[in-house]
Amino acid sequence: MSKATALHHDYETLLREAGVRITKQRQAILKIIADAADHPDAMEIYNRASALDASVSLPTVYRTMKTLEENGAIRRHTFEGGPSRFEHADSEHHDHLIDVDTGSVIEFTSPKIEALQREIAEELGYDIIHHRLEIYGKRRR
Amino acid sequence: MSKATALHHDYETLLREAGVRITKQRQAILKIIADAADHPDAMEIYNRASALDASVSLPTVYRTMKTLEENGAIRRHTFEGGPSRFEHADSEHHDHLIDVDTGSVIEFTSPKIEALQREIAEELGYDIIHHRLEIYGKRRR
DNA sequence: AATGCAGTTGAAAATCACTTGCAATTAGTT
DNA sequence: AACTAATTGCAAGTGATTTTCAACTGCATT
Ligand SMILES: [Mn+2]
Ligand SMILES: [Mn+2]
Ligand SMILES: [Zn+2]
Ligand SMILES: [Zn+2]
Repeated sequence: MSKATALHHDYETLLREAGVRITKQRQAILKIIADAADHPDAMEIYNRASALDASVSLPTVYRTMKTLEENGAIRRHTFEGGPSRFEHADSEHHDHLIDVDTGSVIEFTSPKIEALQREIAEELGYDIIHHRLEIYGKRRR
Repeated sequence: MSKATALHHDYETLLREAGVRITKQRQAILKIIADAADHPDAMEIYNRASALDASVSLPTVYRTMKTLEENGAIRRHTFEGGPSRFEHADSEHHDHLIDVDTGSVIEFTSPKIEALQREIAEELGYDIIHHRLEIYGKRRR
């Protein structure tokens, strides 16, 4: 059993049930998103989706990502310096380490850090809505 | 002895020694930065500096912030959704909690979280260049 | 299967936060 | 005071993303 393999990702049904119409452009974009195992940006999604359906436009990619985000299907990340990058929202929460030389993104989780954040927010009198932890590093050699 | 009071902040000397010319526009901007106890963005710095010297322009604010950043005098933060915000670089490292309702920024430090990040990077075979930890929260009521 | 229409589309223009080109100005050395 | 490279404001340019708008199309309803 592969832990990395994400399940169904039936974004089409999810959106349909949210009253969103499934156009052929959206079908192409949704397929790309469902199959993505990385953190592509809008232009990358546009390029991949264009191969499936040449009628997809960049504004529609942005609109679809926003719709998916509003419906909790995907998460948006804005790593330093670059455009927004997207990933499935149904994966377990994790944070990211970005290789500043290659730009590659490595995921990690730390229950301890998560707990410490809750303690800090608690002490300050806050409830955490969400947080962002990004480590920028260079591969050790 | 107030711990919050930051010291000298002689950005003028710092820049002068870096071979940067001190114009009257820069003097105004540097005074604003030196006196700032918050995390103002470029427009806010422009507004404050304009009150001291009406000849300050927004491009010069941006250029000066970039120069200060390149000389390690200030740090730039890009909190979710907003423009870059700046703060002194000579303060001890800390992370931020942003009140999503008011936009106010609260600073905090967690030696434990810092240590855990080093452990994580270590395990992944990376040296940390820098990191970003932002907690977005709502005041508990 | 045809109709109706609100939701959706692509293309072009707009926006936002910066950044840059350039001619005029000026800080700081000589 | 003269010199000259750094700096300035303004206008134009960028890059990512959003919006406008007229044409098109899902899809619920006949
Ligand atoms: Mn991820
Ligand atoms: Mn701070
Ligand atoms: Zn986390
Ligand atoms: Zn930190």
